[in-house]
Amino acid sequence: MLDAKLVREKTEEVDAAMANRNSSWDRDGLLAIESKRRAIITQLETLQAERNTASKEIGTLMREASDKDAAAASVDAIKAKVRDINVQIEGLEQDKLSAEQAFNELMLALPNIPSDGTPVGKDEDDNVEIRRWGTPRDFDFEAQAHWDIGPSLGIIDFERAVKLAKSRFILLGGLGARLERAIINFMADTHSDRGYKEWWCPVIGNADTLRGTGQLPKFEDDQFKTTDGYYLIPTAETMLTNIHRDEVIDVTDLPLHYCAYTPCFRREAGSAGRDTRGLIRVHQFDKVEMVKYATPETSYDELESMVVDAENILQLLGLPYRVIELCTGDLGFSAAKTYDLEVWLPSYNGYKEISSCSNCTDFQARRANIKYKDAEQFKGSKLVHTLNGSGLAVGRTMAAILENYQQADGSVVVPEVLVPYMGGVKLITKD
RNA sequence: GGAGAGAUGGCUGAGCGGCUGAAAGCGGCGGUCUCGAAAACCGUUUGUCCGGCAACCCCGGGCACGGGGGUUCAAAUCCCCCUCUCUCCGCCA
Repeated sequence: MLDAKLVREKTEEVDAAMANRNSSWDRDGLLAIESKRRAIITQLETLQAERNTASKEIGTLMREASDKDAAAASVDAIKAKVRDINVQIEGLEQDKLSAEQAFNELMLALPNIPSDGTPVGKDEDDNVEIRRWGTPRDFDFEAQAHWDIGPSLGIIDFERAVKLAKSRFILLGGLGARLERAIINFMADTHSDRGYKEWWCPVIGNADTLRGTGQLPKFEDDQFKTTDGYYLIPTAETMLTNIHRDEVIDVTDLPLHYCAYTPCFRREAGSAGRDTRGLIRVHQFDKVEMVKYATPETSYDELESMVVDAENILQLLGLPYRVIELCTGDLGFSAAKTYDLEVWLPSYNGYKEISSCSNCTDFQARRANIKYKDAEQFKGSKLVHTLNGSGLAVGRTMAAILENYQQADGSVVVPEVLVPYMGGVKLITKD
């Protein structure tokens, strides 16, 4: 959520931000409801103050009056007056409620303001490539796609997954299942060793939790929802960022570096027809996620180092990739600045997103009420900045490994760093 | 799932219709003392919103004692609903 004061006082800034994001906002409606809301509050509070004074007066009279009968008469008069005030208060409270509802609805629908350095652009074509690592392999045979390699090795079973659940679900068997676990453990261990505290968390969250990270209310249709009103998490970011919801963190504890492995659940509403084959876009996938809490002074540096930590995984796996910076038109709802890591996939003859690292500045912290207390401050506390990044998406990593490490005979070489996690298996062959 | 107990400030814990945004203790912060520290003593210490102001200082006011509703001139205190925690029983990986 944006700062209401910013929206009110720096309207042009918000205008520009929304335009750059290709998103529209009901500027006049929002400003009107905002000032109406404040006018109602002022009126209401004046009446409440009057009521408090009158009630206190009654208390004083009843305690201190020497002439009880005379006091009783004045008390009755005051009671009548307060009853009258209460009628007005009740009406204003209704007005306030509806104004605040309308206001919150509009505010919660506004995306974050892009950072100053974010390239302005319309869509993904305007994203900026920052750097590349590794060289895509030159195959001396016809490279297969992972959706062919997996089934032919007997480690991915797409058909039976459909029988068990529906399309866009995955069933892994034998070394496929083993490889999935190996990748997860390798990623989680690597991040832990680099200072990220590992968590194991619920994969079902309540509405407050999903609102905190920005999935609700706007993206409810993208979530799986239980019959009793809970949601399957679309990413571990949701849990890791809400760990400190409604908390005040001591500034000396910042920055906090967290990571977690969870399955992720996405409805993928509206993406029918895109990436329909293979492991790329599915309803349930594994991911190791990184989340940081930082002060505003350091959050952009923390973003840079988080990208390096995600890149580290790809480098250790020997997978060629590039880093791109998203333009304003391609930024996610909560993000002020985002780098995507794209891994080389022979089947796409191109790079495909495998990680997305974002600085959400105070956007989520304001929704989730996450603050920090600085000893230097006179009083009060400030909103933290939250960051999140995939480190990495496991299914897409498996796809990249199968494709980039495939051999002419159809077998797949296990990347060296994963061999210990595979129980010493160095080559995946048809069983 | 059944039965009972409870939810108060950073923590422990009083209050059970008005003088209580909240006693006391602990913790934190500032000070006195000391070469310094400890101890002791003194002071200070909730959040949020609205208005004033250049101001996150300050001043005035509203709201908040798990959440929501009700009774009343007035609710932390009385009533109802919900949530959560604890104890016992049942079930169970």
